[in-house]
Amino acid sequence: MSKHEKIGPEVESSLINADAQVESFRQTRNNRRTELVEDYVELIADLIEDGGEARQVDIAQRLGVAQPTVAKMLKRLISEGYIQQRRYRGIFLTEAGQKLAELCRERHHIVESFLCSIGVSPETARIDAEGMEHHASAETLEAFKAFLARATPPRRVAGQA
Amino acid sequence: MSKHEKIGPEVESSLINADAQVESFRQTRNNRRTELVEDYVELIADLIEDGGEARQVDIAQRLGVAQPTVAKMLKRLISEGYIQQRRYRGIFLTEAGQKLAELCRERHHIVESFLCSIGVSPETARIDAEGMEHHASAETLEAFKAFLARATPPRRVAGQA
DNA sequence: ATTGAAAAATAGCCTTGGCTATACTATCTC
DNA sequence: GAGATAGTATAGCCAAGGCTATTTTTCAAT
Ligand SMILES: [Mn+2]
Ligand SMILES: [Mn+2]
Ligand SMILES: [Mn+2]
Ligand SMILES: [Mn+2]
Repeated sequence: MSKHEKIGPEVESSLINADAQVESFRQTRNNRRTELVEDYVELIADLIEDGGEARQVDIAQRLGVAQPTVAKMLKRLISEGYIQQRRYRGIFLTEAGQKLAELCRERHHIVESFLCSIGVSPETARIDAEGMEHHASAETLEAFKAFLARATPPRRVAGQA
Repeated sequence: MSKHEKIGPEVESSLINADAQVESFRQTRNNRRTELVEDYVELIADLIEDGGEARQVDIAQRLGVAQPTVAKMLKRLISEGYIQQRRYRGIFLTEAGQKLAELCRERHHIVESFLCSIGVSPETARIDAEGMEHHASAETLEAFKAFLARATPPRRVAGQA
């Protein structure tokens, strides 16, 4: 605390441990630095799978941003090794890019399905998942998956034990 | 799609409706623009409640950022009407600030409790909630609350019906 | 009252992620 | 093959959110 230290009887505080809190904020800031990259790579993978190629105009249209914004971001993706680009040609995912895309798609799907499974409407789940996915740790994803497995029990053939 | 339109047999696509997707991305970008404000206001409320005052050094220490970063952010909070500041003195929440803080605290608590309730460890729930909270819509929060009410049933006095 | 230390303010820098306007290239069509 | 046009690149602007280094102010202790 600052110079003006507070002492006195230990009362129930709305403040949690400072080191724990700073860790949360740091982790969250960290996630924020990668969420755009993740969304781009995931979207590029989808576009390629769907149409055989990913073009800047399509990416821009899907994201709702201007084309030069995409062009700039693609340079970041190149410098980070996720895509390759041939001038005036399309975008291709590197090995690392494909791996990241796969992770993101899976994670995105888990989060969105989970939201639906607890009663959130598909439209809202779609929107919320787009933001929440980037802050779901491996442990939380496991919990989501476990819940989904419980909520959607594996169907048995008629006449189960 | 771009000039090179894809036609052909309708195959199961990994792409969702474009308008829906752009709406998700837009909403997510929007949430991102306010999450920092929300974290600051929530933290300031906690500091005031706990120690009677919120000082820049304490905010900086809790967030894990430098003091000038906080000073700059406080100007944004002032310009947006959430706090008042007396030079070289502490920070005070305006009416709007208190209202926002209350909303954020409640939302934060719901998200964190919910994660715990589905089996996520308290430490991970703390971290993930710090980021996820800003992307949880009213509808999702309601679903979380409903789940919590089910999972943690209101305790009855001994001898319930 | 002085003064030293803590806190706040300010200056100046950087990166990221937006935008518009404009120039360039590839490709399709004639 | 020459244009038209769709798509891409580039230049230049802005705001947000980080940082360090330095100055200014307050406050507590002598
Ligand atoms: Mn996604
Ligand atoms: Mn996303
Ligand atoms: Mn919070
Ligand atoms: Mn937060």
